[in-house]
Amino acid sequence: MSTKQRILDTALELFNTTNTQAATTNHIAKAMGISVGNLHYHYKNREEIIFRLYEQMLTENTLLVEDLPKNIVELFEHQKLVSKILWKYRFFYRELLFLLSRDPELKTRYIKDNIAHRQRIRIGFENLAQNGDLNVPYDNILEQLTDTIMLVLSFWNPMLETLGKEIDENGFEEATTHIRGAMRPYLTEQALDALKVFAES
Amino acid sequence: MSTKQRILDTALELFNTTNTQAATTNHIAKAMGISVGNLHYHYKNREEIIFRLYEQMLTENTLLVEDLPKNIVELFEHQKLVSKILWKYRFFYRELLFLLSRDPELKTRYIKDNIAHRQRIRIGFENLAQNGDLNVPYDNILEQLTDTIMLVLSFWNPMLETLGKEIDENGFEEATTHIRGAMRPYLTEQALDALKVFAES
DNA sequence: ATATGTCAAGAGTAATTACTCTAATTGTAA
DNA sequence: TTACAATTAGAGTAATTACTCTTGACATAT
Repeated sequence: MSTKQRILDTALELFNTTNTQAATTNHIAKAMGISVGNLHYHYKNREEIIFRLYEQMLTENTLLVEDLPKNIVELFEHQKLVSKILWKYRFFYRELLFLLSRDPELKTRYIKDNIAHRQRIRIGFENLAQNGDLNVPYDNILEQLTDTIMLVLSFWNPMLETLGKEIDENGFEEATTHIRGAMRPYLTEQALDALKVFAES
Repeated sequence: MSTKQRILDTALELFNTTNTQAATTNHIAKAMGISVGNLHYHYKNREEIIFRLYEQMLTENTLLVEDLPKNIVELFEHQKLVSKILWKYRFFYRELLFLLSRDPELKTRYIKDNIAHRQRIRIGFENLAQNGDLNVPYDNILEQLTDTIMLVLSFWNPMLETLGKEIDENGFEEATTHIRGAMRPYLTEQALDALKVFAES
């Protein structure tokens, strides 16, 4: 593997186990047994490393998001994959607002991406409604459910940590349960049947 | 006002406008026109300042939480007050996980308090169910709603920021709307009537 | 009047951070 | 082989951070 990629990997490892402030460029270099000069040959500073890690995460994520889940089963299958990414880059969500406040460029970029992300989720819910998976007795339900997803995706793991629970790769199942619980009052018979089959498979 | 309290106030102001790492003890002292020595006479280091700010927030908060909301109207009235505190100490929630990772003592303390907090909310929902404000057609609904409240309280403002929205003192109304939306499918006629009166007052 | 504790100023500093710079080594294309 | 670029090592450093230490002012009790 290239030194450039190994730096990202080592940084990710250190960021996840401690935090971005504790893991200085000097530390990262020492941890992987290369010189500081070498590290700075590849990356201007820690900000750039974090930025590249964000872009890397995005690549892994948007690959998955490219085609929206078309029905309720696809939605929950999709969430399993997302949860792996949330775990892999957990440092990022743990420090999200702090990181954005320290790097204006990252902030601009993240907000742009995040707004687009929300839009996609919103459209996904509209599709579900049109497919007959979702009842919409009141106007604002799709907005409501979209906010729930956004909250859970970014902050479910952090919330678990604030309750003293250690998070792991599989810990996102509870989050999926929560999302399903939020959707439950609006699921149609058709959707419930599909989920029953999904759960048994 | 005592110097000791003025330090907290100045630190809070700086933490909110920038972040806790940018606002060093040296900066805080300079910002309020006292010497570094003086600041360190009152507080050992920045961690202690943050810890005291947390305790101060807790005092303001638990005063409110002492008696649980007994019905749906009290619940939403209570949330208005809480939102002021979330705004006043917004730096804390913005950096929550980061701060906990840097100060093990704060982490232990916060988790302990937060678990207790969740417990109170959970009991509050049980009371609502017993009062006849809340239907409980499935077992896990109270857990579901408790998680919703926990997520929204800690992370609603941060989520807004990740969507590029500037938050302010009143921005928590949307959050209240979200919570109400989450509860809506389970509200009884009695609760809906009470809320109608509440909205008109 | 003096002693004692509290509060404050500000100079000084060890440690760390976030790099830069130079020189050496390695790969690679002609 | 010989340029030449890419990569790497590691010494060196300016700036910052997070304090400590000494000295002094002021208030209060004896």
